[in-house]
Amino acid sequence: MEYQPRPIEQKWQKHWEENDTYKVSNDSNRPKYYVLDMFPYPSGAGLHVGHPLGYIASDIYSRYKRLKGFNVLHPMGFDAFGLPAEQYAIDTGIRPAVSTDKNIVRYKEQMSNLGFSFDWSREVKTCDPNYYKWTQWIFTQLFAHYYDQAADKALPIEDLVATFEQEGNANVKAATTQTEAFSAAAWNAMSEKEQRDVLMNYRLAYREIGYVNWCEELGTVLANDQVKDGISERGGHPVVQKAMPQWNLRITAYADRLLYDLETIEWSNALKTMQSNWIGRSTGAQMFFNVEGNDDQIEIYTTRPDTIFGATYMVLAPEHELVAKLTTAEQQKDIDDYLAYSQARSEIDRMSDKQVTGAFTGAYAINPFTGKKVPIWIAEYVLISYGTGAIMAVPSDDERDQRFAEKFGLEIIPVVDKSDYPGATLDDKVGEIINSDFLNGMEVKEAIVEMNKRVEEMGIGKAKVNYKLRDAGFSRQRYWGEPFPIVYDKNGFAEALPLDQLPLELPETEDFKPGKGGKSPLSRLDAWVTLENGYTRETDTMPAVAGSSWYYLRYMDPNNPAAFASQESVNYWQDVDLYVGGAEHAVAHLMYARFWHKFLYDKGLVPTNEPFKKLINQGMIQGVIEFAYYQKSTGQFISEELIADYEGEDIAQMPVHIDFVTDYGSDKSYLSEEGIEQFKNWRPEYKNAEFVTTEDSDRFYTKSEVGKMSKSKFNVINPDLVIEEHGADVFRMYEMFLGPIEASKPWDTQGITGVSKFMRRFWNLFFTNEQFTISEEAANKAELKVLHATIKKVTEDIERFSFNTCVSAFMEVSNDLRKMKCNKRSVLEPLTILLAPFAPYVTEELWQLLGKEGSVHHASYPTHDESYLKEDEIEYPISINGKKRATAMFPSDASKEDIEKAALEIEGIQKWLEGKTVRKIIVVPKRMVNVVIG
RNA sequence: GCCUCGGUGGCGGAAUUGGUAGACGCGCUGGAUUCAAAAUCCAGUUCUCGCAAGAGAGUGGGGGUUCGAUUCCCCCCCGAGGUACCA
Repeated sequence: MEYQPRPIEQKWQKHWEENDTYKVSNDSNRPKYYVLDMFPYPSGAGLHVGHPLGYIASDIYSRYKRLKGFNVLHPMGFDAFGLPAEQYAIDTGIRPAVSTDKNIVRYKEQMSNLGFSFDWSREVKTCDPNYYKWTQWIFTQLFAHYYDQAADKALPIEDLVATFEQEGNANVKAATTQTEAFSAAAWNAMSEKEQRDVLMNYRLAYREIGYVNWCEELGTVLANDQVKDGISERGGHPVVQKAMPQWNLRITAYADRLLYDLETIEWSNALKTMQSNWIGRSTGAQMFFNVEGNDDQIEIYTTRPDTIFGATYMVLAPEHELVAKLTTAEQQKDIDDYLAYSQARSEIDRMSDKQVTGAFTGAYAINPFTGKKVPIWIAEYVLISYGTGAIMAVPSDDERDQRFAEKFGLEIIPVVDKSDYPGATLDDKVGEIINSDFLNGMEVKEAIVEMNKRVEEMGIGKAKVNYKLRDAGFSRQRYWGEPFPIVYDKNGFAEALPLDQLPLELPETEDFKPGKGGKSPLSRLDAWVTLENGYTRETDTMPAVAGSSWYYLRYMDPNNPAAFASQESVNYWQDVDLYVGGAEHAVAHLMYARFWHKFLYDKGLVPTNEPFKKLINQGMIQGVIEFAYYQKSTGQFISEELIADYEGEDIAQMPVHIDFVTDYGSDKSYLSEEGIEQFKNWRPEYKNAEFVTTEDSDRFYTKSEVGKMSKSKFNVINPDLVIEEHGADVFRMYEMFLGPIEASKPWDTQGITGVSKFMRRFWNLFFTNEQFTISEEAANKAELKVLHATIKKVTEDIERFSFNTCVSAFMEVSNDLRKMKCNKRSVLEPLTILLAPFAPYVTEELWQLLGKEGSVHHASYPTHDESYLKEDEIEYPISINGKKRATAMFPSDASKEDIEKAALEIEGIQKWLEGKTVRKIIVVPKRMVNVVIG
């Protein structure tokens, strides 16, 4: 019987669904194991071949763990709130809820074709009110707590109020933006507004003025990636930074725990380093510089207080509050021009640009140690969001300060002598201090300690730990997100809604355009916004990271109406044992989820300190656009069949780089000369094609293809089509075979034939003359050796997530058995189980043909026996001076001396020894021999 | 710019602890089968020179450590991801 994948796959897919084969119970005496995929955003483009890579890997691992006897939780859901659905709604009038649901249906269909063992009864959607009820609830809890640094955990805000009433804030150690101290009397004398404002400075969810990308022409707030070079991507209008009140989460309160707990989890060092750098803990000094001629002080933060004698000027971020005040009349124009320039630039623009820019305010500060006047500049290399938004510049000992000083002709005083440290860079905290009065002769490290002491004694500052990590901006002026569970009373005081008023459902509307002044579309829904007694609702919504910060907990108990998950379920599943997802989430999502988890841990609601024990980043599959067409209006390559519900963001992510030019005047894009070259390199079959655009349509074609349009359109590789042709088992194995799970690699449809061939050959091992034939004869030594070598190899490789080499091993064993003409049950049956995690359908069919009861996926995993793998003889490479000159077989138990002696007598070695002296012979048993001659 | 990762045949990749570089597959070349093609099967395939035996070179570039380096160290080049409102 010929191997025909589709009928087999359809048969078993139906069977599994009808029999709840993958349903998971929270009640089991087997050990638990939780395998989680990062849930997808359901885009209109559907699943492409890049998506399933991680899902296949996690499915293989889940199935492997099940065969090994674990109770495996392996769920899937949808990160369903987000900007693309809203943009699509603005463009088409189709409600986000409708388009999102449609996309989800499509995703689920595609995923079930792939044979994943998800327990779909546990599906979660972040846009489902039954789900976001708890997202909102967690937010209200963050609002109702502060971070107590003495207890090192979150505590209720009422506790804090009680303390304030008793003793003020002098003894409170908390993560706060409150700078002023107050006594109990002062607290009790405060107005309600003052008290509320103070508490806002302590809450873990708090409201504060923040900056957004504002585009006046579009009347809307833009995401960073919708802005390029200070211009909106759509329409090419100018974008500026606008101050607006925003909700924030005080993630910085958890900075130290987020940093130190990295040591307790099994993530790659690369990822931990990235997280740790993102947190960016540094110890330094906070210091105040007096401004000449008035009472203002400039607060700076420096990790190098020891270099203060070299501080010859100061730099403020352009947004710094003192800029307007300090600027002198003569310098006003320079500063205004510079502010206009810098306002239009994003942080990335500012940091990635090598140009040195800045402007002089005309004002001077006093260096507290030299007593000298130092000019105050503004420059975009100082960021308002890091430290205090102001620096003392030491051009002799900081590269950026140095370039700045050189360009603007500012004084440079060397203060660190690094001549004892050849090769040390400016960044290295080493050297001997010079030109620095009482610090002269000290080593940098000593000098830092001494300076911190002096600064504190003089009362001009203190030692301080600083973090690059910033609080999370949590407000979006958008429709398609969770409404904040916040109302404002007639005084404008924020109050959180109690649980019995949750979920606060997102109201329906047909109008998704931004509201006045960049407010959320919700602000227009007066009936929804306005409540009794002068209360009004918050009209901003939460960002997509909200829903994804805790979804892994909901899978444990997805339908619970009374809690985000029952305590029993959380205590049973504990945490995620293996988390698989893209490296693009390596920092932000993982940081927020860890933060929320720690908060819930502080509240005693989860039993673990960290949510994700082990984490694997899958790479991207590149070049996934097989056939696409180019749409001039959007400048994107997209697929014909998906044009109806095209949203674009997935395509934009695809790492195929075809340069095209956008003409902002006409708002049209077209391929550049260079782009056509790149395109031809990428698709050599178009090498001789003539490229034209047609005026009547919005599309770009190659001229040679105009005749046969249906084939000329380019198409996103849709897994459905590949599965239709080769079967899901082959598709799964091919994706794994492409390369290491963590690497990015290109998709090449041609290569799938190799895996297809393997699958047919494997299948044919069970058939003789088209008849299923299995031999009950005992296996011979050679057969047992390949079987057990394969069990060993595949098992070890699964454990280290090296699935591509597993596929190679399966190919090898099937080639070997084919040559041996082996169709013995004792060999093929364990191999069928071994292959089951990779090719779940075909192995299920073969299992049935083998006459076995039940599912192969509930079988027991085979173990290898080392005794079958023993070699009598080992082939040794014999090298002369490290260069291989011969090989020889030696008994596996041969002694070093015997090998040494025998190696020198080999003919191919002898000729190299003529006229030379053997200086040394290195024999590594079971490995190699190296003869050193001279 | 900064942080992280990566660079191995024509292509995807393998080499798990410093020990035979190129497993496995695609592609390509030759052969069998076929009226022919597809499919299938067999053999070969890092590059250079050579009929061959063999020799030389070789893991982005340069340098170093070592008996021995794709693997460890230093410098440089190139690519990818992230850079806080894409998800």
